[in-house]
Amino acid sequence: MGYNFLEIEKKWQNYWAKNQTFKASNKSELPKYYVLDMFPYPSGAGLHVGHPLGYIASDIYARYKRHKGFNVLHPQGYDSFGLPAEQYAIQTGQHPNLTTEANINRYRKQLDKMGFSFDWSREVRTSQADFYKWTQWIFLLLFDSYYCKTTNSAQPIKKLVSHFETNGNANLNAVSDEKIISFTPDDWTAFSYKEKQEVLLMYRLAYLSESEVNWCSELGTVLANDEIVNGVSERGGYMVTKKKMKQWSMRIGAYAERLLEGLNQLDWPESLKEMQRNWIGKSIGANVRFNIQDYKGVIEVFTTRPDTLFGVTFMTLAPEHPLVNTIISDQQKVEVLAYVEASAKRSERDRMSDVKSISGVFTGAYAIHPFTKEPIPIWIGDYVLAGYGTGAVMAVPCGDQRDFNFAKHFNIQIRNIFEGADITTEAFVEKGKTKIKDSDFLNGLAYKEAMIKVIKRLEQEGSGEGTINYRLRDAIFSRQRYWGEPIPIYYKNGIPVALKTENLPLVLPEVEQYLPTPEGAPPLGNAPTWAWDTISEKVVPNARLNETSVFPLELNTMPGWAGSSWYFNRYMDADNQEAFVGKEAVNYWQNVDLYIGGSEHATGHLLYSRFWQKFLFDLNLLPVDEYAKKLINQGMILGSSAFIYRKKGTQEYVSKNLIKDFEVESIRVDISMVNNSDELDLEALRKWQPQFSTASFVLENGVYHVEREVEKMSKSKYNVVNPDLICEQYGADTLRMYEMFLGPIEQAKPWNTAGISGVHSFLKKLWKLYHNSEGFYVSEGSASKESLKSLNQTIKKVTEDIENFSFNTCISSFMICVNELTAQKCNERGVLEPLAILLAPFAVHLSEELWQLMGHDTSISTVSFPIYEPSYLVESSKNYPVSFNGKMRFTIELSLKLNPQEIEEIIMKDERTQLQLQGRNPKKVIVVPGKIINIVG
RNA sequence: GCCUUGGUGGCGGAAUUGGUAGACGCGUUGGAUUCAAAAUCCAAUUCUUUCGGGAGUGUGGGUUCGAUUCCCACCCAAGGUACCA
Repeated sequence: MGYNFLEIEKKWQNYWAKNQTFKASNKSELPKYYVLDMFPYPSGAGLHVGHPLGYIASDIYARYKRHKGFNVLHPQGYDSFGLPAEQYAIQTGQHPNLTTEANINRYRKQLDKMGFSFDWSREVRTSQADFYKWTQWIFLLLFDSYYCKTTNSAQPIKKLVSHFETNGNANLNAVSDEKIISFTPDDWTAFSYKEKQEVLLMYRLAYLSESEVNWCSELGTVLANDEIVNGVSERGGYMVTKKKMKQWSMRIGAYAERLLEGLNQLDWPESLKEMQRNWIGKSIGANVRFNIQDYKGVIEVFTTRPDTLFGVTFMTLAPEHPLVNTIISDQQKVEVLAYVEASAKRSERDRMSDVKSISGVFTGAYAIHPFTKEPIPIWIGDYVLAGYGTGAVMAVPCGDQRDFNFAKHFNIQIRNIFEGADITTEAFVEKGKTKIKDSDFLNGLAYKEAMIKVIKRLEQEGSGEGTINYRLRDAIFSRQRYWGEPIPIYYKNGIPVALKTENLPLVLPEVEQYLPTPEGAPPLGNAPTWAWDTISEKVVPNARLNETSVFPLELNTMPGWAGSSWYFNRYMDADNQEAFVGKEAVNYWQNVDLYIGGSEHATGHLLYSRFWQKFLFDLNLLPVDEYAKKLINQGMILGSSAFIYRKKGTQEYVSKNLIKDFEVESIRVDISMVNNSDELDLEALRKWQPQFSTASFVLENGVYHVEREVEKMSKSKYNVVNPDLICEQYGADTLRMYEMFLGPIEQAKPWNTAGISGVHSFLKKLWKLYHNSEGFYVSEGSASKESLKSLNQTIKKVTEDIENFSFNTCISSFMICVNELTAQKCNERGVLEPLAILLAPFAVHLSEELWQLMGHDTSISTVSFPIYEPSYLVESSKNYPVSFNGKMRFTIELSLKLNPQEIEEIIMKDERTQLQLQGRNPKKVIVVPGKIINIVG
C-alpha cells in the first residue's frame, strides 16, 4: 500500500468538479474573502512552471481562509487578447480566436491537474464578446466624462456642455488639453457641431489627439519599443522613425494626485508603491516663460529649481519641440535639421540610457531672461525629452549635472550662484545647503525662501507661475492591431461619435489579412465593410459609406490592458447580462482582499486598473475606489537557458570549458536535453533539429557541458519547463509543495528540479504515518505528550507562516514534525487528524484521501483549522524554573563591577549551557557589558 | 542611464529587535538492510589547519563590546522603463 498519487489526485479532482466544492455564493452569512490571481495570457507555449508559483500561493491562502470560516471567492480566467496570437495569425492565416481557444483548453487541463480550488463557474475571457461588451461600455463612459477639479471626480460631459452654455469656459476648473483657448457662452452657441465636438474632445477622459509613435514604413505598422532593437525593427531589421498619429488616449493624468494619495492606504509592497510613486513622478516647481529675441513666440519651461533662475546660461529644447523649425537661424539650419533627423531615429530609451555621449546643436536663436533681459542662447539637445514637462528646459549648469556636462562639452558659460560652492569639476546639486548669490532680489536667501519669492515675482510679472508637474503621461489607448477590443466609435465627417450602449458589443469583424492594409491603415481596414449604419444601428455587410447614414468605424483596437483593468469586478457577477457587475454582488464582495501577481506589472496593469476603478467609483458604479487591499508580488520563476558553442564556419561543437582555444558562436538548445549537471544528451540533440544530425562534438571527459544563462521563461528561448511532466512523475501535491519550498514567494529564482525528491519523500513519510504494514491504521488511543507537543508547535508555526506568506519555512516545519512523529511512532487520531487539516491547503489531494480514510464523508476543505493549545508547549525545567512559549525574554541584572570579559566567561560557562538543554532550537545569549544581560529564547 | 529587488556552504535557502551564521531540503561521503539493485533507515558534511586554532554572509570602508542584519562607496545579477503581457 504505497502512496499512489496519480490515482488519489485524479479521484479528488473529479470529486471537486462533480460536487462544485469551490463554487462561491454571492449570499452568505459568513464573512467574505476575495483571493485573486493575475489571470494568464494563454500563450502557445502552454503553462510553464513559473505560472503556478503565484497560483499555488493564492490557492494555499484561499483554502486556509475557507478553513478559517470565510466565504472565499477564488476565480480564474484568461487575458486572451494579445500580440502573440496575432503574430501567429499573420504567419499562418489562422484566426487568432482558434489559436486562443486551443491554448485556453490546454491551460485549463494543466491548471486542473494541479488541484487549484478555483470557482470555474465565474471564468472570464477578455476576448469574448460578452466580456468585451462591458470593456467597450466602460470606454464609452470614459468618452462621455470629463474631470472636474472642484469636485475632484469624473463628471458627465452633459454638465460640461451646460457650463459652456451659461459661462463659456470661464471659471471652469477641469482637466483639459493645454492648447485650449477661452470662449464665451455666445461663442459656444455660435460654434458649429464640429467645433463643439472638437472642444469637448479636449476634456473627455477618452480622447483623440496627436501623439508620437514608432513608425516602421516597411512593415506599415507601429512598433512597441520592445520590438525595436538597435534602432531598427526586430522583425526584418527595417528603419523605424518617429511619427505623429491620431490616437485615442486616456486622461490618466487627471487622476495622478489621487493615484498617488491612494497608495498610502494600500497594503502593497513598499517597493512597488515606490515604483508607482516614481512613475507618477510628482514634482513641484514653476513654469517660466522666456521671450524669444526678434520673434514674438515664447518658450515655456518647467523647472523644479526656479530659485536658480539667475544661473541660467542657456536653454535646451527637445529635438521634437514645435518651435525648433521656426526659430533656427539660416546659418544653423542645415546642422540643426540633421541633428533633429538623427535623434528621431533613436528610441527614447536609447536617449535616456546614453548619458555619456553628449550631443546637441546651437539654433542660432536667443531667448530673453525674464528679469535680467540678457540674451540666452537656445540649444537643442536630445537629453531633453519632448514628452516630459514642456519639452524645454532652462539650463543652470552650476546647479544641475546634465546641464553642467552639456555646458562643459560645448564650452558654454557657467555662472556660479551658490555661496561657497566649488563647481570646477561638478555641479552643486544639493538644494538648501547654501545661500544664493549674484541673483538680484534672491541674494542671500536659502532654497525655500528663494523658491517662494521667485515664484511670487514670476506670477506678478506674468512670466510664469508655480506648478505641480507629473511625469505620468496620458496613456495611449489605440493599437494598430487586429486582436483587441474594437473601439465603439464611428466617424461622422471626421468627428468621433460614440455608439449607443444598447448597440454593444461591437463585435470584432472577420478579416482576410491580419496585417495592416497596403495604405498603412490598421488591420481592421481589411474588413469588407467596417462601417456603422445609423439607421439600422448595425454593422451592415456590403453597405456603402455615405454622408448621411453609413459612417466608417474606428480602425484601431484597444490595448492589452483594457480588459485587465476591470476584470476583477466581473468575477463577482460573471453571468450578469444587465450590468458589468450587479449592485448586490459588488456590495457584498466589495473588493479584492488579496491579489497575487508579478511586479513586472507595477507601472502598467496595476496603475491602469487603479485608474479605471477610481473612475467607475466616481460614477457611483463601484463602492470602493481601490480594488485590491493587499497585494503580494510573486517572484518570477526564471528559465535556465542552455547554450552550445559552434566553431565558426563549421559543424563542430565545443564543450563549455574548452572554448578558449577556438573562435566560437553560441547557439540556444532546448533545456529538456540537458541534465542537472549541465551535460548535453547528444542523441537527443541530433534528433532535435536536422542541422545537428551530422554534427561532431569536442567533449571533456566524454561528456558535452553546456553554458547556462538565467532569463525569463519563453518558448523562443527553449527554456520552458512544463509542469505536466512533474505532475506525472511526482504528483501535483509534490509540485505544489516543492514550488513553495523553493524559497520566499516574492523572490525571483531560476527553476531547478534538483531538490524535488526531498519534498516527495516527505509526502511518502506522511502517508506512512497513517499506515502500518497491513494498510491504513490510525489508533484511537490517547497521544503521547511528546507527540502533542510536536503537533502544537507545528500548528503554531504553520498558522503564523501562512499568515505571513512564508510558505517555505512552513514546509520545513511540516518536515520536522513528520520526522518527529515518525520517531515517536505516533499513530493516534488525536494527532493525525489535526495534522491532515494543517496540510490540507498544501497537499490538497493527499489530505482529502487521508481524511476519507479516517472515516469522514465530506471534503476536508469544510473543516475548521486547528488552533494550538499553548499548554502542550509549556515545559518545566530543573535548571530554569521558567516556562516559555514562543518569544521569551529574561532580563537579568548583573553586578556592575564585573568587566565584559568576566561576564562573558560566566555566561558562557553557566547560563548558556543550561539554556541550550531546553527546547528544539538553541537559545541565544546576549551580553551587554557593564549593565544588563538579556537571554532571549 | 533611471526606478525596483537581490547577492549567505557544492546547490535551493534559514537566521524573530544588531546577539552561537548555515534551520529544512538537495547533493556528496560512510554505515545498516539486500545475493544485488531500487526503496528505506542511521551518521557526517562552510572552508582551512601543523588539530592549538584560523578564516568566513558580493568587494572596500564605517558605526558598535558585538554586523548576514545599520550607514557610505563600489561590483554583479534580475524585473520595469510607457504599443510584450
